[in-house]
Amino acid sequence: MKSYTVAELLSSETLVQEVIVKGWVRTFRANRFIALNDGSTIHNIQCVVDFENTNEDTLNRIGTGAAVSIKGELVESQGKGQKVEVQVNEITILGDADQEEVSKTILQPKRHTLEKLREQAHLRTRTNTFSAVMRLRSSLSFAIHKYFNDNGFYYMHTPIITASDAEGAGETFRVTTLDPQNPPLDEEGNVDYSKDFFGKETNLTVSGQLEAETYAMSLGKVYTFGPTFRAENSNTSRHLSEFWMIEPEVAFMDLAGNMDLAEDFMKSVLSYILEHNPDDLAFLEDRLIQEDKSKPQAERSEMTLIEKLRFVVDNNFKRVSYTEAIDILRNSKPNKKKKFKYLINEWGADLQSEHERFLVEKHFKCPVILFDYPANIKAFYMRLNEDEKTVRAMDILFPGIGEIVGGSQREERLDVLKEKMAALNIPEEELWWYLDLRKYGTAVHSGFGLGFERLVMFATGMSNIRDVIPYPRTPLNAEF
RNA sequence: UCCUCCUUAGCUCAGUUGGUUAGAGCAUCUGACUGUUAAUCAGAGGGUCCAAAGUUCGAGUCUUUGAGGAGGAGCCA
Repeated sequence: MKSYTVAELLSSETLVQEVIVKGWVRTFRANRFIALNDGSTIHNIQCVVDFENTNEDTLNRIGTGAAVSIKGELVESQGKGQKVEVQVNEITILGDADQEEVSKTILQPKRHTLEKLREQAHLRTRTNTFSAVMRLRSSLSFAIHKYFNDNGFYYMHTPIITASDAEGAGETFRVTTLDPQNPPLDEEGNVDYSKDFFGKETNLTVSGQLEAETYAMSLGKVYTFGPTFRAENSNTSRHLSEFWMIEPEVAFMDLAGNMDLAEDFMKSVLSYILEHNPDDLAFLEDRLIQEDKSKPQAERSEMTLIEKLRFVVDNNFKRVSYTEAIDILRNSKPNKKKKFKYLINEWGADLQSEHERFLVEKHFKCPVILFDYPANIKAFYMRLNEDEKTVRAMDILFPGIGEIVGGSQREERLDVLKEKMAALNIPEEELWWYLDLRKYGTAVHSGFGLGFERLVMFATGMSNIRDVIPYPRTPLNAEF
């Protein structure tokens, strides 16, 4: 007899066949109806137990959370909530779940807050919300690899342990095997990292970009998709200490090409889940609609989850230069009425969250690509424009999320790059290999970084980034 | 790191001006019922009121400090 997943059974065309299905009991109602889930779909299959002919010990062991194996027949359901159900002939308890113990966990059949579920992250994928989110996360991962593979990119693994923090993307986590109680010291009394495992100071990567550039300059089109680490003490719903980043890098591509790539990429992966994960999206959409009902009218969203995804897929992202954006903001109502915490007065100011939000959510009401930022508020490796004031940088801003993509055309001219590094006191010795790219066959090239979890947030409508990664790492939190 | 708010039963919360034995719903257990859909009905058990110190005749309630959580800011993806 064949084993089937719940997803297979629910989409089965053939009725009245002998089946085996294994899963976890969600609820057991009226001593007769098991709602069984195995993670293959958001939906449960109803298994009907013939309780008159089942021994009482077994019946007592069918409780929320228990793992069971069921042999039976797939039949048309007599009830109204489902088309098919399994008429149970034989049930085996694979793993018991003591109901008194279950009642102390989030497995108890009732609603929980997301905060409570987070405390039991090892069990939260037994819930509808988290199983849906994590299936979508998996699906998006696949869609990303598929997109790049279909478009001639090579997948490249950049190192997780790196030696320099030259990019200055953030605080790093140190990697060392030195004894923290008694580290070797040099003559000046500082920790002597030449005695450390790698013979130098090392840390977890904050970005694979610089290494990806080296591969773009030989393989042409490459991307990385891996974990990234930032030791910033950020306590927000949009930051993690450990997160996954997608970083494509392409030779002979300028900033305009970079924007085209990023936009096409975003639309492609979101289309993929619209096509392949309709059930999970429908569930999450409904969840958000319910949540919205408890909010005041002004805070309710104008579009449903699926409408939002469709909107991004079907509409062009608005491309606006930094200079144009500043003009819009300077003449905006909140700026004139001094509603912004940081008022926009002159060109050169860094845009704050409130400004990005205004542009995306109030002014344009669609995803926005901002480009050509002032050089002094952006990283050293970005290509200086002919005006010598701006660099070929671009950020994609999404409603509700803020910055989701950050990218640029890279500075390919050796002399300009060296000047930039000198001005920022970045020692050339640390990045000799990066400078080599500009010595031997340099060329225009570009790339961007996309925070995977922010993409998953947008795709699922989850509002806290801790709820779209299996085991979130944030300051003071590494329980699992 | 800064600002604001929160912490009472397994969970979500109520708890009056500081006053006797701290309550409800859900969950759990026991029983009833049996084509249910967050099943229903009856009953029962379940509390270090986050921690410490203080004010007071008396603190879940007021004060201080600390811990944890959430939201926002900054940093960014």
